Amino acid sequence: MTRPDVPTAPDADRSAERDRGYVPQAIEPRWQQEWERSGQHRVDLEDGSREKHYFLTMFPYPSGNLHVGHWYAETPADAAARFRRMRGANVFFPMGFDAFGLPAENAAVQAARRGEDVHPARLTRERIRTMTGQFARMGAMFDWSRTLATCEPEYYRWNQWFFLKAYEKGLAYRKESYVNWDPVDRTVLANEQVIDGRGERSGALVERRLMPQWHFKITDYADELLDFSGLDWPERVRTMQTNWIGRSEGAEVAFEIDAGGEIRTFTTRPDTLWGATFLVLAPEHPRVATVTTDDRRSEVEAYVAEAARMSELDRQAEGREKTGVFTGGYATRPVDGARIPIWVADYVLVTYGSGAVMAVPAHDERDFAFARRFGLEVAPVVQPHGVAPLDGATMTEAWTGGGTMMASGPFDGTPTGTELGEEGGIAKVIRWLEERGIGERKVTYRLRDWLISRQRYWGTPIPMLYCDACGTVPEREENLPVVLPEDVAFMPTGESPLKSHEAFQAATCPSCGGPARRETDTMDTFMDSSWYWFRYLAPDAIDGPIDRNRVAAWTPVHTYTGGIEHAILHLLYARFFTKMIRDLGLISADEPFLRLRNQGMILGEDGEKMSKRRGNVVDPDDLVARYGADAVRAYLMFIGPWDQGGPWNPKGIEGVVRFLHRVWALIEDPAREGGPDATEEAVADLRRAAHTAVAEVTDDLEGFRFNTAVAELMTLQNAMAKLKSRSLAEHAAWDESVRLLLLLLAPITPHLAEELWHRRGYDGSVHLQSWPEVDEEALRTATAELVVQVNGKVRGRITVDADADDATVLTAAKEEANVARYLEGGTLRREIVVPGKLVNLVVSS
RNA sequence: GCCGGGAUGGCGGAACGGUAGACGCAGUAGACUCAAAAUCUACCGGGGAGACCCGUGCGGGUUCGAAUCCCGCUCCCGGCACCA
Repeated sequence: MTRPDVPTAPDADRSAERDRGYVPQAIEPRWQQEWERSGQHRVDLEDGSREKHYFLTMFPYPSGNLHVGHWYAETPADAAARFRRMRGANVFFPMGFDAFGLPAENAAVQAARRGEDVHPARLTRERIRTMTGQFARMGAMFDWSRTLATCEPEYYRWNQWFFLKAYEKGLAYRKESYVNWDPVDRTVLANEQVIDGRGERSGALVERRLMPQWHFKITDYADELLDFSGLDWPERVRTMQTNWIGRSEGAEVAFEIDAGGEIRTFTTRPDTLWGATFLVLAPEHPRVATVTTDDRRSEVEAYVAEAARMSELDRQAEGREKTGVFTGGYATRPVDGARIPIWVADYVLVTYGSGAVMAVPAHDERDFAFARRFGLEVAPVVQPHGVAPLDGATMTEAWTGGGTMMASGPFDGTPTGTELGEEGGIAKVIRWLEERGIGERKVTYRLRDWLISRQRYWGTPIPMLYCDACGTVPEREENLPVVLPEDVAFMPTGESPLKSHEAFQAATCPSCGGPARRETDTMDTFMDSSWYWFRYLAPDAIDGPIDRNRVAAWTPVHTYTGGIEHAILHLLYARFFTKMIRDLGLISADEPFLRLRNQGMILGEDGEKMSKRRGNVVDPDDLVARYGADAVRAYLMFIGPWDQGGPWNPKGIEGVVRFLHRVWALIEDPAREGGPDATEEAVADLRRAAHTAVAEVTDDLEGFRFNTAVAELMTLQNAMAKLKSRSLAEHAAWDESVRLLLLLLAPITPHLAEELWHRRGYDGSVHLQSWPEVDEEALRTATAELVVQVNGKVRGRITVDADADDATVLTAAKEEANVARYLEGGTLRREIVVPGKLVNLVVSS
């Protein structure tokens, strides 16, 4: 067989290599260079001849090194993308870097403390270079001609542009918001950075601080975000987002206050309104001061101050006993005019609903605990079915279920819930409240507006200015980008260098031309990742953030893969952003990603999360040096279901390495003496093995079941090795099987498949071939072995013609010696034949 | 507490309601070797001499037939958590 030269490998090396068998270290870099040279991964986005498939995998933060988790996320995704391409699609599979973020800035701050000079920009760019080099060794089909890094002004200027458009539409706004403030590092911390109420790095007690902050109005889209129709997303992710949005239906009810005015409360149980025996305000509620009487003032103020000192985390600590103080003020229960006391307690959150609740201790666990603690009245107004009448004085827990309304004026005897379409007490009370102007139907969400301000340096500057004459003014579009200055000195305190950067802050008001100050807050980095997939399609576009034609042709993204840890934040923001820019008229799609698949987490050998501290980190570079990229890829796919992740088993990869060596030997080594002749039966067995593998691997890759795809390839290798013989190796069926094996291996072990493909003398890249079709004829067998059960237990096996009819099968089954024993003396009640599988004879004695 | 997901050999895991344990790891025996490694071959859930019996977290049920479907539990993992 002719063996055309494999590119860039001198013949001498080649023959030496051949003697050594499978040497991935020799073949992998060669093919990586060849693919790069031939431009195999550069996609023609304008190609209209094939089905387009945008296959996206979440871009990484440039942490400095690719770890095995990146390989676990990206190489199976690559296999799925390669599979799509072989199935005929024009696949766009880009990669870039989510390059803004805290770690790089923290490194700069820490360096500043040591008196050293590290700049996040320099550090990040360096890390991107390192990681790009490491990425090349994966053998993935990333189209690097369209990469991007979000920290570059060419990218983030469009963050600013989107921000301005959102601001124009009223979707970006500034309001006072409570944040976690670290007094030592002098910055706001994300919730994840607050551990047990203390700043992660400084160890300082985090304070709740009210600060003016920029927000996006994601809550405007709450209802639309609850709609997942048309999306092929894991149930788990949809549920998590649904819970996060937390839609609650109920009523808003106004309570008049003795001190004047009213306080609005939200409740999901307006049917319990007659049982509201007190009101509770959050400590931050604006009316606290005005309802408090003078004799209670010092106590209330002390309580409010104490609450302000505590972090939200501490306030919500599990099992914490309820605290609160009486304000001295009273409100009027609007349904019957009863006067009820007003309390302040930190179990009421200012950020939810209206920051005030009507407490119904008889029917709400939290209110019940509070009432008992402080000796407040418990008044049952819903009587559950089938139990003794509730008594507020002796109840030991709240009754939160349904029942019959009582002590509720006109509603006595009304059932609370809706039974079989009948309107229940909840709906009836709401209508009654609306008729009287006391309250109204209201939907509340747990979701809060997206706080995008960060008092940090390494992010996108928010393009707003503050002018003494004009107030808050947006930067002009033509002045973008507002460039993040790089001539900055990092403070050991951690304070953003922008706050002391005079040249950055001093600006001209775009409105009046007078002096103005620039906003020094930067944007949350989730902003960067909320639209990056549009930018990949035209990363160099300078007249707008996106290329509308390409976006129309290529989005929504057909397949998106990434870690489950982004189930809420990134994926929810991305959906919101897509809807927002749709409403800005830029795109027409409603959703960013049609099909979503999540991979699990790869753990250390000890089953724990990999960390330097534990010393259980597996370095992919070491593995590649030792076993080759293909072995690492195949093992990561083989380890188990992709969405489950699992512990790294250093012995496990050895099994996959052995498999790859066997594949090499199977195809490259001459057949030994002996082995089966190329009989009709052997040929049929071989073709059946190969085409079964085609069917199974196709199905598995379609369904992201990489583990069973690899197992199926191992099965094929085993079958071929058993059948391999001198006479069969001459047969066309052997060639066919080798060809199929290589095509099926191509997405999983791209280098090995390519090398052997060329060694077998096939033209062109294996990766540009069509995915094989199953020959149904080859799957057929002449005979079938059936299991014969008697009363559901296996008692024998029979071999019959594959197309034998039921009567023939049953006769053969009953004649089987062991089966006959069990039939003796009994009465045959039923005969079940599952074609090609089994026979079950039901006998009673 | 609420919402998801899970529990199968010594281990990772397979299994359209139809032969439980594919594939691999580890292990046992053998071949090759002076020996070892590598490689190859066979075995590899438990009990039993055997026919067989038992076996997919636990208890019920549906079915000719259940790891798979239904009901009720236990435990583990993940997310959310005083959201009125």
